[in-house]
Amino acid sequence: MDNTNDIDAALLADISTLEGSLAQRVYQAMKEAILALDFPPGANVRKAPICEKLGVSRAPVTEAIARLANDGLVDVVPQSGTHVSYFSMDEIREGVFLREALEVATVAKVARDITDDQLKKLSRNMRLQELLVDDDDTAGFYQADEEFHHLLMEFTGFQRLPDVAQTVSLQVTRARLLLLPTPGRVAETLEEHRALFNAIRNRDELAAQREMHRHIGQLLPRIAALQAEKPELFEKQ
Amino acid sequence: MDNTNDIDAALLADISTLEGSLAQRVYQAMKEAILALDFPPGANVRKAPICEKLGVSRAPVTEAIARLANDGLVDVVPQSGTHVSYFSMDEIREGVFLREALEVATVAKVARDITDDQLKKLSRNMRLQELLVDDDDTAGFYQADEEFHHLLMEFTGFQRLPDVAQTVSLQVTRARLLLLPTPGRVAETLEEHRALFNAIRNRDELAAQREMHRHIGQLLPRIAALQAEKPELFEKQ
DNA sequence: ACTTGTCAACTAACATGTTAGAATGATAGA
DNA sequence: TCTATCATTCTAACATGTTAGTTGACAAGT
Repeated sequence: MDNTNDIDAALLADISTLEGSLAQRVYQAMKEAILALDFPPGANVRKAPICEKLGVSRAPVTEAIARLANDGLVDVVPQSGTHVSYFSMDEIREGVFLREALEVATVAKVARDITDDQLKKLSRNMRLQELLVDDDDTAGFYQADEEFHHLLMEFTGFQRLPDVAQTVSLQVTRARLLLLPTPGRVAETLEEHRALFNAIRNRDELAAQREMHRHIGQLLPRIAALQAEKPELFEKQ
Repeated sequence: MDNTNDIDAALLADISTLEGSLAQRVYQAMKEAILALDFPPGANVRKAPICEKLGVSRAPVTEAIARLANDGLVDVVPQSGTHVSYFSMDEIREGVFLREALEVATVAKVARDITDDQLKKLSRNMRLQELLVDDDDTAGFYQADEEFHHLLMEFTGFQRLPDVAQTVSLQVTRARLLLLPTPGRVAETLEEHRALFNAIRNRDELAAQREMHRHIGQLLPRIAALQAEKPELFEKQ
């Protein structure tokens, strides 16, 4: 049987449909696999199977791995090997902190500057969220949730912000996938979004900051609970 | 005469004294040259002279350039060439926004959690700043200023924070070097730091946030004034 | 003058060969 | 049984050859 600890390159998505350079495509495919936990923490990342599966040479795979290392998703051991990074509560705490810093600043600016058109878009997203909660569509709500936060960042007019926010909290994103939808949590989240939306509509900067702080504050305790449930995904001390 | 628009690889620092992989060293050396404006905005970045000057092959230089592109310090045109990126007021505004978001969150946390030992370190830095202002040592003050902010981030206990803060505001760092020390500005800065320090010592989170906001708010108008003075460094519209 | 087209030169991107350091496991010695 | 050594076999890191796309100069046509 296959009791190695290698990643299964077969789980990589087909990169021929993606755009950009080969390195960019390989990066996307690998990132997706890591975030989806198809490549589990601790697994060896070997280039050869990846090259074979994707039909590319080592160069673009090497560049992709370098970027993933930069994102903190893999750890490269010089002259030795590369493995998918473990979860680390320290890193997750830091990710949440960074994420909150950016989101609070974002929502403050948005509350100050939002246009009627933007408010309309946000309102539409809110109604979508309500609809999805009514329909008990948890997966759909997850998407709308992401879009809600993405919209806010878009409204600042800053180009890199969404990407920076994503990058600094990649570990959080990965851990969040393990959080099974707790009964009632979806409705709670909707309430938090609604409070946020109301603060923004009222152009109440302080209230918006407070609500975002509260909203993101819900995350950490829930992730911390994971460590007890799935210790094998976390780094050894 | 040499009227090409190429970078002058001779301005690169010797990498043999640096540590880490060749790629890492080349990255550091090039980043330094770009931030010091030794490689001016718009200049072509050609690999060959860099390889020759540093005595390495194209591979580590390629990786270094990839990272610089990721930092937004160079623009890579596929299949064509690479040039040092121009200043962009949009990017600088975004850099200041991101930096402020992180610094405000940092100072809030520090005001909550600071230990006596940390307070002592910060106090020592404050006294150093005062001393340097008295001595009219502008360059020394610049360093102490950097250290002041770095200390605050260190005190959060978050490993990546200083690096993230630096990365998101690299353009700002580069532009800041052009700001000649306006008479009186150094003393003003010291006053702002003192207000910040007092708020932290009083563990007054809100005051600390307010002072940091005020402190960083001084930056943007001064950089904006640069655009009129040195339009050739800014991107063409 | 103002396109349009061709071509030469250059470059990033990619492929592949080479090197050197780390992990692993077998084996010898205690 | 345990430990130390050494050789094998990995790998990342680096060097270098190859490919294909872009640019810019210049010539020919309008």
